[in-house]
Amino acid sequence: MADMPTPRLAANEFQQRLLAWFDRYGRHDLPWQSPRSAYRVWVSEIMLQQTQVATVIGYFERFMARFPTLESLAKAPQDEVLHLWTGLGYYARARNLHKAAQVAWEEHNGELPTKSIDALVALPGIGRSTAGAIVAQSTGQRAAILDGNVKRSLTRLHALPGWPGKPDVERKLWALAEYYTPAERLADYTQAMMDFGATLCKRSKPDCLSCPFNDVCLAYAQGEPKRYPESKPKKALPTRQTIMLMLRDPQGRVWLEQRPPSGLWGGLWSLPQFDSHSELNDWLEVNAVNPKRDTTSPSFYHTFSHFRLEITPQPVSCDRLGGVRESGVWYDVNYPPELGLAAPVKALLSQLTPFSLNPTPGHA
DNA sequence: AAGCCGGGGGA
DNA sequence: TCCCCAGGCTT
Repeated sequence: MADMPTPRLAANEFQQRLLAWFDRYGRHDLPWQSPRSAYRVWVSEIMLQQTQVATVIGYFERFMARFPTLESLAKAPQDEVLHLWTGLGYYARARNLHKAAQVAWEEHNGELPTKSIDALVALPGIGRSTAGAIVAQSTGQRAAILDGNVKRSLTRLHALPGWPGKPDVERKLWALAEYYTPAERLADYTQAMMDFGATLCKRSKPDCLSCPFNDVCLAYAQGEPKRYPESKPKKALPTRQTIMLMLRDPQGRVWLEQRPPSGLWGGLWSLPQFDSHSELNDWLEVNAVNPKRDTTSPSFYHTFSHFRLEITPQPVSCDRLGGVRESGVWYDVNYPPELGLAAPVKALLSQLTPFSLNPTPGHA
């Protein structure tokens, strides 16, 4: 590897120290560790992309209760998969997971192709690092990972400058990650690298005094381990505005429409959205019978990684839908269907008074 | 190479 | 508030 920085330890010495640390301080009771299967490891790795362990555990348990096997996932309707993903974010992960299960079911004899990194990477939603994690943890074959934890630990150990999102920095990190990866105890080593970054070499407050590498860590020697990794160049968040129509029928049900299959909130069910009140009025004129607008609810913000959305809910009641209406569902808050919902939509629906059961609601 | 894609937890 | 997390896909 011409691109690799000088390692701070011989690979076998690094492995020995890390595994000794892991045996004492690592996490050995995560839900996907027992029973361990390629399917369970895979689902956990997808959920854990950009999502912390504490958040994932509950979702993982619910997901496994509903989809205990790859077959059950492959044969499930997408709405049910997205329903189990509601609130977890990055919904393309769920769509890709579902699609990959169907591909594996039909083209790989009903199981994940864990013999080959390349075959895994060919499946939607699985990149090089996730493929490495699946192979290492489910088969014990030698495979490296490079997730956020490993990037942080290795940039510190080597005082590696530059934002890890840059390709040249990432190449160096992959070279180091491959170099340190052992030939034995792959499942433990992989879990150890993640645990080390998540619980000791943390983004803030790294526990350097307890670190088994503090004698060779260049960032520690420089006195500023938190300086690594360098942070992503930041940009100002643009703000967008939207009006969300909360159209209710005489039974109190709410009209929802499914979003396009890809893009923001892809495949999720959401309230009809409009850029202006005049566009909303046009929609009501065409689609609703005897619409009665209520006073606009207070606006609130929902923040994404790349913009901020100001949401103004507009309650409207109507007798029924008319005209050429778009496809959608009347969502009954008393008997909620199992659909994927965008987080702010779920929040709005959960606030609703189920007035079909409560004809004279009190006022707040 | 850069942008897109969520939501939450920690400080 | 601000940062970024067990990343991958699209352009």
